[in-house]
Amino acid sequence: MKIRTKDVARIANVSTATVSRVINGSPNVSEKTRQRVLMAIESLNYKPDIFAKNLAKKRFYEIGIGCPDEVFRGIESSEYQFYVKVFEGIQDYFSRKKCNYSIFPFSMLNERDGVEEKDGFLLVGGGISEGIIKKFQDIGKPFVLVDQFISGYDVDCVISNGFDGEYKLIKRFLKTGYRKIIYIHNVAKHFSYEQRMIGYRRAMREKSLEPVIYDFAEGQDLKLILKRILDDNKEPELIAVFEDRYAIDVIEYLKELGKKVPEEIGVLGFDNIISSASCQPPLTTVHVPKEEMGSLAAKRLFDLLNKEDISPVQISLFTKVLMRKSAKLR
Amino acid sequence: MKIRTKDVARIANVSTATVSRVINGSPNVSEKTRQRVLMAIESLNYKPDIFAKNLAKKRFYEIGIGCPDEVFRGIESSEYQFYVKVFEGIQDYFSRKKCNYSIFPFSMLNERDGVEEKDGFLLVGGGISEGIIKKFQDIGKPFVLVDQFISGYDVDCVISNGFDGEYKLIKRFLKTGYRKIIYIHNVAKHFSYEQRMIGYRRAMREKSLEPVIYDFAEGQDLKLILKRILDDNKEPELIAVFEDRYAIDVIEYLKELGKKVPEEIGVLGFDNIISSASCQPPLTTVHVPKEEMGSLAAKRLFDLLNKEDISPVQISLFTKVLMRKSAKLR
DNA sequence: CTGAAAGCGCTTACAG
DNA sequence: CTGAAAGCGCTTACAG
Repeated sequence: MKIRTKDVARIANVSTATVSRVINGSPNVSEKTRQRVLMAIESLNYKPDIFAKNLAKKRFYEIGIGCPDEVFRGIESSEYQFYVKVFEGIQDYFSRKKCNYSIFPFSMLNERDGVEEKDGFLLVGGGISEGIIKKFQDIGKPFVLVDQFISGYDVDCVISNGFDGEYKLIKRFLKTGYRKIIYIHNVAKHFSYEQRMIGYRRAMREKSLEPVIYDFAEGQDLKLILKRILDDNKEPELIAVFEDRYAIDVIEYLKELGKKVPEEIGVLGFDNIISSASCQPPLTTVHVPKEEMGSLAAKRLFDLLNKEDISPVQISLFTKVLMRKSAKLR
Repeated sequence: MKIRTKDVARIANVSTATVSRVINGSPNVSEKTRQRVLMAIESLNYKPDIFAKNLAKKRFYEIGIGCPDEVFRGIESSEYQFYVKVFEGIQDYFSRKKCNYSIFPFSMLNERDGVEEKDGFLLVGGGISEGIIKKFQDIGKPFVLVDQFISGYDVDCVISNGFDGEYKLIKRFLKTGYRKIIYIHNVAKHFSYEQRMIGYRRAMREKSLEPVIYDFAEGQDLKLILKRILDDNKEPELIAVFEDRYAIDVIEYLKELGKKVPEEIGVLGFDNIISSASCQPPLTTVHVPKEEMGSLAAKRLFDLLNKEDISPVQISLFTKVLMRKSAKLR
C-alpha cells in the first residue's frame, strides 16, 4: 500500500541510496539518473516517511533565533520573565530534535553573522517590526514570528489570544457588580497589547459602560499616570494593566499613594509571570502558556523545514483567568 | 546527550522491551518493575523519540470523523465542494500515517457505533454546535474542530481567517472607487460567516460608508432577496456574498432579472470552490486553502494523540483574494 | 557517480 | 511476566 524508497529504487533501477541522494539534492548524482529517479517518484506519487527520515538523518538543522535587543538583554539577565519562559519552550523542543540553535539580537543582523548558514528562523518578541519581517521575507528562508502578528503580513506566527483573555477577565468582574474599571494601555505597536485593550473595551461596552483608557508609553512615569487616574476618577474600583510586570509596579505605587490593594482598589494583570504569584498581594491575572508558545513555534518551524505544510497559519493560544488576591471577587 | 530507551533500561535493570511496555501501558508488567522503570524515566527526564516511536509502532490510531448530516450527505454525493476538499486533505494526511479513519454523521452518534474504540476525533463543518462540543468534551478523548470555532470554548480548532479575507477583498474594490457595495450575510451560527460580515463592515466603515447588509437564512429564496436589494438600492455596484455556492446562484438570478454581470453589477464570493472558476463569468472570490485546513487539523489531532502538546490552540489559515471576471476592477 | 550495509530509537510478535 | 531479536523506512559514511 505504502510507497517506500525501495519501490522508487526498483522502478528507477537504482539503489535506495541514490533515491535518497536525489531527494536531498545531493550533487553527486548524474543528471541522467536524477531524471529517472524524479520520474519514478512522480509516477508513484512518493512522499518520504517523515519519521524514518528524521530518525535516520545525521545532519542538524541550524536555527537562528532573532529578537529585539531589549528582549535579548532581558533573556541574558533572566529579567524578562515572559520571554525567558518562551525560550525555555523553544529550547526544550529543539534539544529533542536534530536542531542546533543560536540567539542573536536584531542589531547584530547586519553583521552577516551567518544568516547564510541558517536553515530557518524564529523571530521572538512583541517588538518585531514590519521592517524586520520584510528583511526575513527577502532572505527567503522559513521563519515564524513568536508573540507578534502584524495585520497584512500573512506570515506564520504563534500568539496568545489577548482579546479573549482580557475580555474574559473583565467580564468576570463586571458580572459580580464592578463598574468603575479603568484600563492602562501600552501604546507600543504590539499585537497583543492592542487586542487586550479591545477585549477590555468590548467587555465594558457590552455592559453599556464607557471604557476609560489611559495610555502608557515606554519610558513614561507610571506613577504620574496613576496619580492622574486617581485625580480624574472618583473611587475607581479596579485598574486593569496591560501586563503583569507593570501591574506589579502599579500595586507598589498604589500603596505608596496610600491606597489599600485590594480593599480600596483592585489591580488586574496579564501574562502570569512567576513573580505575579509572589508579589503582595498576589496578582489576579490571565495565564498565557509561555513555554508552549515557544515549543509550538519551534515545532511549526520544524514542520516548515520538513516541508510538511505550505500555507502560512496564525496559531493562537487560549488563555486562562487566574483569580488571586489583588482584586476581590464580590 | 540524548536519553534513549536503552539508558532507562540500564538504570531500571530491565530490557528495552519492558521499558516500552511500561510507557505504552501494557498490562503485562509486574507492579514492581513498573515502578522501577517509572522512577528511571523520571530521574533521567526521559521522553521517547517520537520519530522512532511512530516508525516502529504497528498499532494504528483509530480516528472518528464526525460532521453534521448536511455535510455528510454533501461529501457522499461530492456536491459540497468545500468540504470535499477538506476531506481530501484529511485523508491525504492520515493515509500517510498509521491511522485508520471512518466518517459518521452526528445523527448516528447516539447509536454508540464504537465511539469507545476511537482514539480521537475530527469534527468537521460550520454547523458544529455547542451541544456537539460538550458531548465530545464529556467523552474525554482528543478532538479538533475543523472550520468552526465557538467563542468561550477553548478547544483545538482549525479555521480560515474570514475577517481578514473579506476585509482585504472589499478594501481592494473600495480603493478603486467603488462605493455601493452590498453584503448578503448568512445568519447561520457559523464562525466564519460572522467574521466575513464583520470584515465587510470594517472595510466600509473605514471609508466612512454605511454597511448595507441583507440577511439570508437557509431555505429562504435568494432570488427574492435579490429583488429586494435591487428595489431598495438605486444602482448597486457590487454584491458581496458570504460564500461561493450562493454567489454563483446570485450571478444566475441577476442574469434572469435582466442585469449584466459584471457590466451593470459585480458579484463577489468567498471560498474559491472549483466551480467558481468555471461559472460565467468566473467568480472573483477569496481563496481558502481547504485541503490544508483538513491536513492541518489531522496533523494537530495526530500531535495530540502523541501527547506532543497540552494547551489547546486555534489555528487560523490566511486567505488570498482572487481577481476574476465577475467584478470589474476599475 | 553508485551501491551494500550499518544504524537511527523505538515496538512487538515470539519464545520461554 | 520478561528478554532477544527482527524490523519500521530512511540516511550516510565507506569502499569502489
